[in-house]
Amino acid sequence: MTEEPSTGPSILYQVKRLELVVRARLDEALRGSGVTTLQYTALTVLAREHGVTAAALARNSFVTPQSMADMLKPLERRGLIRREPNPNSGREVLVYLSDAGREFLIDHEARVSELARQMVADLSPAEIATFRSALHRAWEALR
Amino acid sequence: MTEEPSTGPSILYQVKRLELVVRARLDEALRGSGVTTLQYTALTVLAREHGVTAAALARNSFVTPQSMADMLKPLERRGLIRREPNPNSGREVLVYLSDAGREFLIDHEARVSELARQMVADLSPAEIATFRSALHRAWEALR
DNA sequence: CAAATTTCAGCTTAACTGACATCC
DNA sequence: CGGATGTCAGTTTAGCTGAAATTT
Repeated sequence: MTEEPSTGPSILYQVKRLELVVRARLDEALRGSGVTTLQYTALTVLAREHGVTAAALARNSFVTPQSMADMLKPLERRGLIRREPNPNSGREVLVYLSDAGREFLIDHEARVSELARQMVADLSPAEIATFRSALHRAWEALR
Repeated sequence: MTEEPSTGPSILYQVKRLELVVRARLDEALRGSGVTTLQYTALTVLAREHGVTAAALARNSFVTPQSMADMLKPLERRGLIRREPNPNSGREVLVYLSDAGREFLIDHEARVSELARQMVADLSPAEIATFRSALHRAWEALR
């Protein structure tokens, strides 16, 4: 909005639209795996950051700590994550990706990375780099 | 996923993360306006495409026709949209943005376009163009 | 004590499935 | 008649608010 005439959909809508179709494809790819897309995303976050509180994960995903706790419960039951009290803190419980969780990610990585590959199939490597950089800086600017 | 070492979050996650923060900011910007972010998005779609069936809108947003109908109902009650039977089709009902709906969009455009501006504040015009193009082509590749 | 984390409990609502009538 | 649309009805569930205990 507030754009030159016939410049097409707003960039905010473009972001939303892309996320919608990514989400739909991820739902497909994970159907039958027993984890939701939101849970899968949490697992990938845990694959990068070892030992995170549920509260931090919640902030990361813009949900309440209660919602995040609910979402993690089935993951713990399935053994994909571990929860251990932070030895340096009497109250905090740190969440870790378990070995089974790591295996799960490996098992499903192919379909998900194929999705990512397909998404940027029409972009040159340079464009992909700019795209990633733009996604990062746009996020930084708003968070 | 399947990326060079320490290449950071996957591009799929970057998309999701950006959409999350955009969504949160839009929620803020529209708080008190009486329409949800989803409804606002539908209005902006209607601002570009005149005369769309609810079913088409539903496909566009990856929701069921029933959900879309529920979402449109308050918009019609508030007079922001009109619904008129397609004269060329006995069954279809086309949804249009009303004058009031157009006014509503104008009234709220400032805050939303400010959000878009803020999002790309750190990008050069050329980068913004590449960003938009990439968002479009990525969407095309997956839809 | 203020702020943050965790957890129990109940609630709201957005989106769903099912079913059916209408139309081309 | 198949395929698409629209609409009524009931249901599920993800995420919410409220509240309390714990810890720094």
